[in-house]
Amino acid sequence: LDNSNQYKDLLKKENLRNTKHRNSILEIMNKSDQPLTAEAIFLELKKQGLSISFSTVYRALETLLNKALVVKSSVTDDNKALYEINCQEHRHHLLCVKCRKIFSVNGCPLKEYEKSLEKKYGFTISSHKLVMYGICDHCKATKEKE
Amino acid sequence: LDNSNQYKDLLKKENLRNTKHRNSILEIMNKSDQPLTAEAIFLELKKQGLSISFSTVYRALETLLNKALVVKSSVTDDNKALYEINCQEHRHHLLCVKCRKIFSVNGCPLKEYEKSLEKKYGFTISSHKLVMYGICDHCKATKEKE
DNA sequence: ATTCATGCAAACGGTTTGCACGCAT
DNA sequence: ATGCGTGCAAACCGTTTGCATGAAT
Repeated sequence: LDNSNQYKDLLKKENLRNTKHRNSILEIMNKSDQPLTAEAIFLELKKQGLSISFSTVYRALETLLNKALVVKSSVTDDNKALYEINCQEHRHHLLCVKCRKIFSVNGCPLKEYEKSLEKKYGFTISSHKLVMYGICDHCKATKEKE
Repeated sequence: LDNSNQYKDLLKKENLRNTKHRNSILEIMNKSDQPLTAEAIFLELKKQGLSISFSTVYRALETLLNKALVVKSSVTDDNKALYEINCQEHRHHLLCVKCRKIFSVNGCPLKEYEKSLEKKYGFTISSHKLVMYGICDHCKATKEKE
């Protein structure tokens, strides 16, 4: 099974060359249910048997970033950047402080609040980032067993 | 005018030694209307004529962090940590993408939304971080002149 | 006197970059 | 054939740490 051309058209549309690396990176991010570090992507590529270097991962991510195909976010408090497919749809995140998993949440009830802040501060708000910190379902369950 | 003892009691209460550096760092953060990088604090200390090293700034900040006197946040997308006085009160932030200034906003209308997410995802939410990105009043004004 | 804070320089870790080579177009 | 993508190693930069010195208690 060769799915190395899955993102050919997408890349072409952005005037980017269609390489196996870029295809695989996009595929990994697309399949992931959470934002990934460059390292996680690198390790997954290795796991899939690809020979790739860290710098290529970073360069591919930056290229995709510039074309707005992926989004970079710094959700966590360590200094590792996180990347996820730019799904256009606006998302919030739930971060479990115990297992460090990040869950994406669609939908956003903050439009009214944004408007009120714009009025109050003279700001023109173009976007926002909301992260909720807490304990996930699974960690709550395991905690009880300790 | 010597205000190097302004935070003496606060430090004592936390079993921390009362040093000029710590006092000055707390004063700088307290006077600032926005979260500061370690570098900004370092430069301000220099400006005030204090002889101090970067590592002392970082160590002081970590000490104050452990006592919950300051809060560390990673609002921006570069990899510089930001620090601000822990005013207890929950805050959101407005980040001007043009001048990179960060404005703190008190008040929070997200309690209901939190509850709905908790119910929907089985999460127990303990806190959250909300950053709004946009153009501030001042930059809008200067933009028109360009 | 004891314990903790400080300065310096070196280490650390995530990310970026220079350069020569290789592949997509 | 051309220009962009890649691998490697070294550089980079914010932050942390080891160690000897200095200051607060």
